[in-house]
Amino acid sequence: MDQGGAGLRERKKERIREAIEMAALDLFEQRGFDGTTLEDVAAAADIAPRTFFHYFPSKEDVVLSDYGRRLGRIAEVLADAPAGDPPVRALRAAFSEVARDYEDNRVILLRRFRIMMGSPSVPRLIAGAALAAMRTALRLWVADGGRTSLPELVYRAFDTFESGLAGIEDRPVPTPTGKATRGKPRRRK
Amino acid sequence: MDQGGAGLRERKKERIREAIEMAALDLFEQRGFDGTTLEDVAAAADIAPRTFFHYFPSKEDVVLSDYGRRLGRIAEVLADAPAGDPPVRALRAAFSEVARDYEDNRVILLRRFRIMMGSPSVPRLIAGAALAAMRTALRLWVADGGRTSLPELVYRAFDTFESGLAGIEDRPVPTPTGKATRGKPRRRK
DNA sequence: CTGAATTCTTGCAGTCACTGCACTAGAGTG
DNA sequence: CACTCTAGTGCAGTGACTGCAAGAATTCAG
Repeated sequence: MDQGGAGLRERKKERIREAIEMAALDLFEQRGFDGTTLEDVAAAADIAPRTFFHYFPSKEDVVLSDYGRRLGRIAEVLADAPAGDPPVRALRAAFSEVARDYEDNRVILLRRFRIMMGSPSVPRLIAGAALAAMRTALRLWVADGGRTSLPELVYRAFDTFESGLAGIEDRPVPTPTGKATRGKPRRRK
Repeated sequence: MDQGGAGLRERKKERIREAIEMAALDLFEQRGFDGTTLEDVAAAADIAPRTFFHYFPSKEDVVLSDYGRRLGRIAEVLADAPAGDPPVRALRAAFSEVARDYEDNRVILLRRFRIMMGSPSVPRLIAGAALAAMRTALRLWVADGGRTSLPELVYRAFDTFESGLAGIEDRPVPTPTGKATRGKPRRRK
């Protein structure tokens, strides 16, 4: 009986995973991402703090895991893309594909989206996007040995950016402060 | 005498700041960003660990501070932009402006660039850029109450992205793994 | 059904980024 | 030479995250 979930073990695991996700999302909404500690989440999910890391590699991943999983999906789709296709086109196809799944999970995704927008991480991503254009130009500049005019390259990068996003992105641009997001990022070896 | 640098105090401060920056960049190149602790940097710069945070808000900022400062510059330029200008155009102008300064600091910037490319933070930014397109579409979707087809919106976002970046970005797209960067990010209230 | 192999969960101790607080030494000022 | 202000520092603490090893539950052999 129960051919859907394999063994007791796996079902249990799935249940815990969901418990963590739910607890975390609830708390993040109530107290904010940074105002919630791992201990809070663990307590709410009724697990030991240490156990959390058997399910998610980091606190952030509870919110982003979906993206992670979907990006995994994207990797597959990308693999199927015609070899000649320009990478951005392949990416677009992949994301579009995944987007369909989004519509099936409207509620939880909107929720996640709201958390992301309320978290300082988002400004970070926005800044990241802007810097990406900058870095693209920089990369060209480096590859070029610094011969071509950087301002020219940057101008071109943003030019394309502008023509591209104009129709989609039209709300006021948040003033870049240079602070971006990070509160206390930690990294290791 | 010495009308360039104000008082002894300010000159000292500037010297320390540079010492930190140099020490950090050296160590990051040698041992990698994550393989270098704040203590290492402080020791190399001959300051107390605590003092580091009087100069940079975070470890990351030693590498990114330049962007930070330049973004500050950008804010100014943005303020001067004609009111009617679309935001992206204003941004472009600002970045182009700042880019000129880049060419004057070629060496240190190329160095910084190399560190960034070798650090896991970069994949993160790249992922951020891709997600930015996705989120732009998502925002529209949310604003729209989920009525318009998400795949359609995503498709359009990437379409513009493609047309925009095609001429600039043409190296193979790194396979998204979903892991992105974060080692041990820390945030607080 | 029972004992072994496997897999979790958890606690413990430790690392490291980062913060608030309080103290001290030295620079700027009159 | 006081007097103020501030930057450098030490200390204690928070919180994310890790490796390790013990203990509990699950699956698997026999």
